Amino acid sequence: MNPCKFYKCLADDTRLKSIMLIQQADEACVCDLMAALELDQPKTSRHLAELRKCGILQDDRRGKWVYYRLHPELPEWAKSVINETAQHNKDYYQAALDKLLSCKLSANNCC
Amino acid sequence: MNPCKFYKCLADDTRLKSIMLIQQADEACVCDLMAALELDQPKTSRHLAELRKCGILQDDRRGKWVYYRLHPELPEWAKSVINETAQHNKDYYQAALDKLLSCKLSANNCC
DNA sequence: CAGTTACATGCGATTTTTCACATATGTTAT
DNA sequence: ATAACATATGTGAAAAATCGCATGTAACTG
Repeated sequence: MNPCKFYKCLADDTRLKSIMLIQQADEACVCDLMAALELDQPKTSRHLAELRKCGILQDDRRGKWVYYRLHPELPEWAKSVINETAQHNKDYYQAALDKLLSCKLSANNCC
Repeated sequence: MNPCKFYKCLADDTRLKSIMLIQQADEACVCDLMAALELDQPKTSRHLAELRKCGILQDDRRGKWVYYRLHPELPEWAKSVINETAQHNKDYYQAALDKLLSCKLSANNCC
């Protein structure tokens, strides 16, 4: 994992917030993230695909849904960077995280 | 320090390597970094200015030279991210660091 | 099977970032 | 004051990233 490429991946609001939400929620599907971040579907999917292609996220299709989580083989330093960022920048993503969690808990799930 | 802006600053080879070198060497002047990274003067200066303007670096003019170091008021999480990156990616900047240090130690300094 | 839902991607347009070259500013030496 | 050196920045061109819209693919549903 080249550090410059890694940081290019984090250097976008959609991607960074997606990573923060996935880190906090353990996993999330595309529709969860769309709803939480109020983005259209192609935009959400494009950015997740980029994170998958560079090895930051892992995808897992379960029926109609594709769930994303942090890639288990991500280098420790990179995991640590993501963790440190999430722990000390809750303001940055808290509103979106609340939406994500309430969506996942509700019976009429957004997906 | 907005995390997305912070990562945009790290998402460029010139800037990321400059940060790594400054973190390892404590401080460096523009000509040190130019020589170590084999870049022209305007390019080096432009990227350092960007890092200064967003609060990652602090500049300190001493005579003809301007020395850059990590900004002392950088949030702890950001310092920690930079530190973690430097500790686990020596391959990425070691060659440049060797040049920087040999330049600083030599009598006929590059500046 | 056809229809619907969830997600991915092709593609051209727009925006942002980076670059190279010229030039300006600040400091020291003579 | 003039010259030389170190650094900064104005500006337009080139390159890269992002976006919006349309369309494609995969899985479930009846």
